Amino acid sequence: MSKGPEPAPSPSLIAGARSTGAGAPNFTCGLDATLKVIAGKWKPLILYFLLQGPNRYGTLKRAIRDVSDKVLIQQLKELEADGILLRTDYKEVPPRVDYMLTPLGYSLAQALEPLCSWGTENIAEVQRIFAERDGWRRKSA
Amino acid sequence: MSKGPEPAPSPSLIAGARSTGAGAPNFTCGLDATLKVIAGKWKPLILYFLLQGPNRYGTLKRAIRDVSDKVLIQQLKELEADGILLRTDYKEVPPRVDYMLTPLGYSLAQALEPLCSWGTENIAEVQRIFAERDGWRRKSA
DNA sequence: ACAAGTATGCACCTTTAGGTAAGTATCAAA
DNA sequence: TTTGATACTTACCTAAAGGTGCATACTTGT
Repeated sequence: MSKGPEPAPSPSLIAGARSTGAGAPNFTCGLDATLKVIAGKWKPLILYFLLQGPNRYGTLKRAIRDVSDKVLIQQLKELEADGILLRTDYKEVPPRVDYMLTPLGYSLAQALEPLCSWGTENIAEVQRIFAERDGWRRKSA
Repeated sequence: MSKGPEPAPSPSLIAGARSTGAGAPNFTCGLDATLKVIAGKWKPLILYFLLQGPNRYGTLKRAIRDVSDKVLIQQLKELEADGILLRTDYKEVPPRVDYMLTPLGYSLAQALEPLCSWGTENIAEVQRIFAERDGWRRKSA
């Protein structure tokens, strides 16, 4: 059995395997690495949306519906710190800031396209999947 | 700011990962849909690993290191229920079961390849990212 | 004067995905 | 007969991701 005394740090949307706990992250494969970078409920959506070009905070907020300010800001900051996107503060009077992909971020966002296509092409199946999930996977009131 | 109880049927480009709460999940973007299917700490890894062909439970368990039995089984079951993979129980004496991708699952797994490549190609950056994260983004003991 | 929009910060709280450590049934090898 | 491997199951618990709501500093519209 797995006995790892690990803290277990990611009850998130997506996450990859963990490294031994410290030191050099040893990824099993590239996927593992990528997953950790885009781990966060809205990150993939943010990246994909930014493929359209730079966007102001407010625009993102409205585009990525249901996201809270706290989390959106938080994930944007992480992506920025990770070199995935660039924040530009125009130092203007009513705050004006925008976010755009860095080259690294751009390539990452592009790598998401197949997932997007898959979802689009199989939208029917996916709808079915969630119809069922909401159907019989419901017990707690 | 986000108000909450509002169904808000507005025409945004990207939908939030959460449907309005009930009824047909209305995805605007395929990515949104796909993300929900592969949401789970080990699902992408499972899918990607199964691209190699059918595998027994034990093999997966050993391959996807650090995953616990509970979660591995759980995610396998979900993927199976979602029509992403197929479970075969050989009804043998010492249990023997294996999992393989369905055509749907196969296409999904393939859509993960770019992410895998991205991770591999940018492994250096990613290592740096996590080195930094573990560096100064650490405070709790 | 006052509400509203702008991009955030922060304290507090809930939710839940995921981890741990048990146990099950059966057979083979030591 | 005790151990180990197989593929799970279940009860219980934790950590942290994400949500809520309030606050800020400044300006424009009414």
